[in-house]
Formats: sequence, structure tokens, C-alpha cells
Amino acid sequence: MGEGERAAESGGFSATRAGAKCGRWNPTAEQVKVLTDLFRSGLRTPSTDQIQMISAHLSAFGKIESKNVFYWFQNHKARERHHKKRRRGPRDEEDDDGDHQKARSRCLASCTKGKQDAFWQRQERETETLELFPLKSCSSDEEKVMSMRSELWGRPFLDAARDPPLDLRLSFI
Amino acid sequence: MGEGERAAESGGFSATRAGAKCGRWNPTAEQVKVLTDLFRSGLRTPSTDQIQMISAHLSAFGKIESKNVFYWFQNHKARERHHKKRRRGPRDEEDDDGDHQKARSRCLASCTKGKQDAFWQRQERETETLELFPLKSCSSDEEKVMSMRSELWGRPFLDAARDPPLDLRLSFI
DNA sequence: AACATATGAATGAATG
DNA sequence: CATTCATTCATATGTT
Repeated sequence: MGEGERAAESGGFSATRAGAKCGRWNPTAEQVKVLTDLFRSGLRTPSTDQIQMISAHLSAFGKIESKNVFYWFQNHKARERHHKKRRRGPRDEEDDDGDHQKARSRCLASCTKGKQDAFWQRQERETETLELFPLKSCSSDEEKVMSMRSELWGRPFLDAARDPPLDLRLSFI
Repeated sequence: MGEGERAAESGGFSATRAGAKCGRWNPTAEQVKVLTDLFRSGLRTPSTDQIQMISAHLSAFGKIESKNVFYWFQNHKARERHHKKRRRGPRDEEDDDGDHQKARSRCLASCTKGKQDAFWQRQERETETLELFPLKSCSSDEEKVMSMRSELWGRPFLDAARDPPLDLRLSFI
């Protein structure tokens, strides 16, 4: 935030200065104003329709697409949350040099997830006798029913070792 | 930025950057190529066996797990589906998608924008604000559907600078 | 210019 | 299959 006003508009039809470069959307001050207002009003994850409406309204101030609105809310929400965490009082929290915010993230939540193995961890030995014991049990057995829509394209037990990478295209469809 | 973690793509492609930090899978260019190729070939929801095989093949290009393949197809399908809003003639099956490889090597994908249309792009009607595309395309033809689903937003407001969009705040929350 | 920061854009991962 | 969260990449901009 801070310099929300990139360069302000020069009056009439400024639209997108930077946008003229095919690059990314550069919101105008008015657009940011409205978006921020909506956000502060409690809107966090607008639905598709909301996005459409907001985008339509904001197009009055310059070129804008629906995805811009979507991204804006996503980013704003995520960023607001991560900034909240970084707020340490007066030099407490032995944070590093007190600058890098990306240092340690929620990595643990992603790493430690020894969670339930989904179906993609198919075990070959399933051919044996029934050995389908849910190791964890008690918990929700994550059985992805999966469409199983394979049209019997067969299982050409292709050899994945010495193959050109493109030839497998013919194996699946 | 990071601590120079991204300096691994000097060579051909990012090697084992995914597992460097508990992070997520970072597909290589070849992997993306194969996956995209499979997708374009018609594969939408690979079965467990297919996932296994694809993963096995793709492991030749770098570290990969079955779940990565699974998620990749899920995401790709979901994000490609909403761009499926094209209501054009029966022809034009150009699902040109093979340009969305960033490969993490260079900033080549600045304007490429593989157009992984997501749901926020449902019925983007491409407001006629300022059609200023100096570069080649950078825009998806799919966006010009100009759905007239709402005459409310269908008006061509180009100079609605005086229109206070504050009232829409009450409409959403 | 280099550097730092803010932020738009993209996508992997996960959940319902 | 949809919706959302998390993380990263890329770039515009401001500061030194």
C-alpha cells in the first residue's frame, strides 16, 4: 500500500498507462479505492458474480478484467494475513534482522503433513490377498472413488525406461 | 526476494529445486511439455494407473510424485474449463495452450500469458475501455464472447467517471 | 544504477 | 468437479 496512487490520473482518460504495455493491470486510484472499500466492508472472497459486477463497475475508471478483481482480492487477503503475523511489538520476538518476511513460512504445515496417502499412492501388491487395512483407521478413510472412467485403453505396461518422452502420448488415449 | 534459491535455473532447467525446501513440486519444462501434450491429446482425468505411468515417465526429467500429476490435471482441467465459455461455431478447436511454459528460466513469459483462464473469466465481455494492445496478441480470443447476459452492465460507459460506485458496497455484503 | 518494497499474476496443493 | 489457500514469480515503483 502506501503509494497506492501510482501517478494519479491526469484528468480525462488516463486509463492505464502501464497497461498500455501489455503488461499487467495497473489499477487506478479510484479502482483501488473501491476495492479497498469493499474489502474493508467485509468482502473477502467475492463470488464469480460479484467479481463480474465489481469489474464492470470498475471498468469505468479504466481497463480492467474480472481476473484482476479476483487476483486483487486473493492477494489482498493473503497479504493482509501475512502482515498480521509479522507485527511484532517493540523489538520483541527474536525475529531475524527484522526484515525478511518470507523467512520461515508455514512450511511446517506442508512438510509435516505425513497425512493420509491418497489414492495416487497405489500399491502394487494389491493383487495379493485382501490387505486393505486402513493403517490409521478410525479416521476418515480418504477413498477417492475416482471416476474410473478408463475406457479400457488397456495396460500396455509400457516400459518407462528407455523411451522417448513423446511416445507415451499414444499410450493413453 | 529469496536467498538466491532461484539461481538454479542456469543450466538447462531447474533441477531438483522442488525438494530443496520442503516446497512444492516445480515441474521442469519437459514435464510440463509432456503433461500439456497429454492434456491436449484428450486426457482429462487420468486414472490411478495412468497417473502412475505418467509419473514414472516424468520422473526421468526430475523429481516428481504421483500426486503432482494428479493435481496438475485437476488444476489444468479446472482452469481450462472456465475458459471453455466460448460459444462460437463448431469449429475453431484451437486450444492453443502450448505456450504457457514458463520453465522458470527467464522472463520470457512476460506477455505470453498462457491464458490459463480460470473461473473469474467466465463471461468476460472485454469492456471497450481502451483497446490498446501494441504487442502481438496477448489476448485470448475467447474473451470476446460479449455475453449479453446482463443489460445492466452492458452499457458502454466510457466516461462514467462521475458515477459513484460506492453504492455497490451494499450490494455485496 | 542498485536496492527494497509493493503488488499483479500464476500455479501447486488442498479441501468440500 | 468447485472453490480456496499458500507460495512463488515478475514487474512497477519508490528510495538510497
